[in-house]
Amino acid sequence: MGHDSAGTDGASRRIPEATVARLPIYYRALVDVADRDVTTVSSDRLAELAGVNAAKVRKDLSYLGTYGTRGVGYDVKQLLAEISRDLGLTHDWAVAIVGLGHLGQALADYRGFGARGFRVAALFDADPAKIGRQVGGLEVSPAASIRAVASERGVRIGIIATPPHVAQAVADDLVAAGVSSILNFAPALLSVPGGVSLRKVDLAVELQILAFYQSRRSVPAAGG
Amino acid sequence: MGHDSAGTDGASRRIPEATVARLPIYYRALVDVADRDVTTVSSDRLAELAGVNAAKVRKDLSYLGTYGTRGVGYDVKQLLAEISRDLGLTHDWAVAIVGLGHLGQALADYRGFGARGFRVAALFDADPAKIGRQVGGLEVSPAASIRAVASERGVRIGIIATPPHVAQAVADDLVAAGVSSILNFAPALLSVPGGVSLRKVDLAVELQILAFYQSRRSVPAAGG
DNA sequence: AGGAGCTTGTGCATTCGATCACGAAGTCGG
DNA sequence: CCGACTTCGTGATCGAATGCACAAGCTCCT
Ligand SMILES: NC(=O)c1ccc[n+]([C@@H]2O[C@H](COP(=O)([O-])OP(=O)(O)OC[C@H]3O[C@@H](n4cnc5c(N)ncnc54)[C@H](O)[C@@H]3O)[C@@H](O)[C@H]2O)c1
Ligand SMILES: NC(=O)c1ccc[n+]([C@@H]2O[C@H](COP(=O)([O-])OP(=O)(O)OC[C@H]3O[C@@H](n4cnc5c(N)ncnc54)[C@H](O)[C@@H]3O)[C@@H](O)[C@H]2O)c1
Repeated sequence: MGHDSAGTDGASRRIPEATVARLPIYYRALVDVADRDVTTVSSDRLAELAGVNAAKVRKDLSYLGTYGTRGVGYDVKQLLAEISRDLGLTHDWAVAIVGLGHLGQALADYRGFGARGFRVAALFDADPAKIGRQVGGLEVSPAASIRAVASERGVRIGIIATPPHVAQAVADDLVAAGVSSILNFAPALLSVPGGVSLRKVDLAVELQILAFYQSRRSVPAAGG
Repeated sequence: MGHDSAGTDGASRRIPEATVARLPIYYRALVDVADRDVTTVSSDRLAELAGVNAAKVRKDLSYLGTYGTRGVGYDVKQLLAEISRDLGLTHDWAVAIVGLGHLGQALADYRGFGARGFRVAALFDADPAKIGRQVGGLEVSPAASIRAVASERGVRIGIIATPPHVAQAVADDLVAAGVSSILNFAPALLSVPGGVSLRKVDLAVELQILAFYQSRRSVPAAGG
């Protein structure tokens, strides 16, 4: 869902999309248990921590290659290293944030990304009042310089937090700068060339989904 | 994904979860075309605007009841009304935001919710420095008062934007206040009683998923 | 050494969602 | 009124994902 253009030609093993989406959850759970000096976890325990089924955990991990020991469980450190490697968290990911409004500033100030190898490397805005200001310790560059600055700084992931009507133009600039992964917060449909991954986060949609189910619950059987 | 405890007993027609998740997208697309004084849309056109398959659009809309005219398409106004009704956007949804940090403030300041019937009705934070301050035109109440204030103001949707370690306690308070829909931004696994809908937005997970696919692309076949 | 007790890895059935393909039903021009 | 054309509604098919159930494999105790 939301993601297209996955690894077309199977790199080594093909990992199902649903599994990929759970790897970060396992990763976080493993970091937690590693902090408590636990050396092994069972699929049962990990499933509980991640809020999923134990069989699913085992099947998911089996896609990464086999690292569990029957009768014992998984070695936490080893599994952590394996997931890290597969998620590419051993790399350094330069991230650019475009649109330093309410949301963009919150993202720029967020201190939770660095821990996972993500580093905010560039900030862009079109508003002259914002350009040149410091946000989260980094200077805001003009939106017109996206192509030059983003490619120069080796940005690989772009985050779009602009109003929706300029989102496509921003995406085009990011792609032109060599960015091939985009996370879009603007409620707009973006089209990107093949080979570029695109994911969307839409808060209004989330609320509306909640509203749907709650409506159903409140009015269980109209005219029943 | 992420959603559980849907309408257990089929209210009238059972609408698949995947369809529910697309209704807000159709809704937004329809609002756009309605602005341009277009009176009907075909499933093809709507599919294009929503970025999905045309057959999927038709099947999705068929779950709401039949409102299209063969040979013509769908009446925009009528369809808009129908989706509005199904998503419960005709109601007034009182929303509470808990945790007025970077993210919570961005949400509180956001002017895009009101348009869809969502109204921020209460703000909560545990930090004495924040309590009593105005954010987005509303005063921040103490976190200790969640149960009293949220239920008094008829809050139906709770947004959690606190640090992860207090998220469960906040969720419990919200549920105790009668909130039965929760949107969680904290990277923590929450458990809620049956009958409460829970959705999660996890930005770090989104980035990690992007990183995964990009890693695969950059290193297509190590040792090739 | 041998067996009891766990826990993994995976084949299989089932459920869910996406897409195709086509009959049904409407419009419109003559 | 009729036939060509458009577009909907949906049965059928296909593929992905989930979860069960159990054999295989490891550890540890006796
Ligand atoms: N703030 C929220 O809580 C929230 C919630 C849901 C969705 N969103 C969406 O996220 C996006 C950002 O929201 P926001 O509240 O931060 O909006 P905002 O208006 O506060 O910020 C938008 C920023 O983008 C900048 N900008 C405009 N055009 C630009 C361009 N061409 N290039 C670069 N920057 C440009 C503006 O100068 C501004 O700083 C919007 O699309 C909004 O719909 C926000
Ligand atoms: N800011 C981001 O861009 C971002 C990105 C990804 C995830 N998140 C997650 O969203 C959540 C909020 O992020 P943030 O950057 O706004 O954090 P923040 O630290 O800026 O804000 C957290 C707020 O919660 C308040 N709080 C603490 N305990 C509370 C309690 N018991 N009841 C009510 N309020 C309480 C704090 O006083 C603070 O105001 C965090 O869980 C974070 O991991 C944020």
